Amino acid sequence: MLLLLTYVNETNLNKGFDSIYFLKRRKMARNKIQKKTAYHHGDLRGQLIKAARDLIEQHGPDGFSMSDACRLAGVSTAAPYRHFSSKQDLLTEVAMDGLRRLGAEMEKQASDYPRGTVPSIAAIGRAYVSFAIREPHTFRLMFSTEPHSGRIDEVKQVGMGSYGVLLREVALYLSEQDITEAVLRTAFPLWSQVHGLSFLSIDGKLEVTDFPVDVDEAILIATEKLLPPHPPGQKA
Amino acid sequence: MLLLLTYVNETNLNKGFDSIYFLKRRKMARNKIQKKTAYHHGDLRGQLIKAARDLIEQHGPDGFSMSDACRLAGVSTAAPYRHFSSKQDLLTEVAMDGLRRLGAEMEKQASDYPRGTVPSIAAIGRAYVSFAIREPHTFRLMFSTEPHSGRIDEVKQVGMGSYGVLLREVALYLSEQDITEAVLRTAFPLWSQVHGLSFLSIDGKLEVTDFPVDVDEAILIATEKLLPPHPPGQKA
DNA sequence: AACATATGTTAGCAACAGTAACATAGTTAG
DNA sequence: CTAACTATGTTACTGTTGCTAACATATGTT
Repeated sequence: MLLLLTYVNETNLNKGFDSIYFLKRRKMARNKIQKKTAYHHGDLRGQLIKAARDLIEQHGPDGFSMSDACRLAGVSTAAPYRHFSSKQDLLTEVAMDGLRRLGAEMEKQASDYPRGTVPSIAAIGRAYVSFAIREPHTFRLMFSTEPHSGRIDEVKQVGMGSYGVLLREVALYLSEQDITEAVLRTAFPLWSQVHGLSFLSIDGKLEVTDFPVDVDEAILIATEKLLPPHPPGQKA
Repeated sequence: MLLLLTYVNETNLNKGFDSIYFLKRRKMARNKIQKKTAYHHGDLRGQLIKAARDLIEQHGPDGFSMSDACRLAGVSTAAPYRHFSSKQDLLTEVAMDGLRRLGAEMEKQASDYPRGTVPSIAAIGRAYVSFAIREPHTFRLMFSTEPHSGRIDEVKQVGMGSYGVLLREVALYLSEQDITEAVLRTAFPLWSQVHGLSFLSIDGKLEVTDFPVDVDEAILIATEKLLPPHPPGQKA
């Protein structure tokens, strides 16, 4: 008890970090009531990822600084390194989180339509591009390789999980039982199309001419053209 | 003359920058012979762009530092700011240079085939993806908006110049005299396709499954599917 | 030769990523 | 209940970076 008081006083004298310490005291009190949800800070790891997500969407991955995230979370600049080995490591976490959310949204949007049809596949495309437009910086981060060096396999696996949503839908369209080569050959151009459309959208290339591109229409038309004509006598 | 010697000596004593000064002396001599191509350094501006290009391709736009470029060019870290208002400004220059080279290559590749045909349009796509694979970091830089804030219009214009290569080719295919709305509606999905393919390529997504994608084949097939069937009785 | 301009230099700033040494809170073993 | 152990914070620091200010030098012009 004596030690605690000494420490706090010393710190308050040294620098003007009172606010942080008051914050901390409040959180500690709350944690006691909430029956210890976490250690000192209360899920600093989670809050840092959240802070990073917010900051990245505001200023881009380049404009994002570890220091800013620390300020937002109310901790010292050294604290994050107990949870993430580096800034890149934190960014990788944000990227994988984004990939999972993207997969979930594609699945959800597809489920509004009869499975394995042009509309359900187009819905996946719209979910994809929507995500990119809603969170352009996170989207860019999700698909760039450089920042995730060392954990590429991990990211790739999460990404494949989301790609699987499209693959399954295409397999249904083709009436294939498995993810066969035919499914892959059909799905990839679709991915490529919406991926390109996403990047062109977030980089402001839809309005380079006098005829701005209607994203949803573009997705639907391209989907119809890129999918093989439906095998006769199958599906509705 | 006395002043020059004094300056050089002083500098050599102060820091170990002898090599730089020898370099400089050599260049000054050469410039004299070449009849003053430039001021002190000899086209520092051009060399910085070149250095930036090299460094960006080696370590990515993020890994690129102004200091590195200075070391490569053999000048102090303050020198670049006589030619570029900021690091971003230099990057913008590299991006526009890349856009121009891309346009030139697309034009060149297309010219190997009968104009306004599937092969010539596919050739443009191959040139596009080839560029991305050859200079992935520059390619990313060319199409990202953030770094070029303040000069977006300039970049957009250069980009449109290159896009025009595709537009003209599609116009020929459609037998349109101008860049009509039909041309734009046909060309955009093609752009989108190769743009997406480019990003997926440089981000290592061609090998996510057991059936790696053949880029050239993918371009050709998608081009055929996305182009409208050729109007009967026209072209060869 | 004198001046103006363009282009370089040194020195220094603030922001940042990351580390080392230390302090404190929670967990577990005795 | 305490002692050790571990997890999670802190301060203080280092080296790098982008950029600026003040100054020096080279070139071109009158």
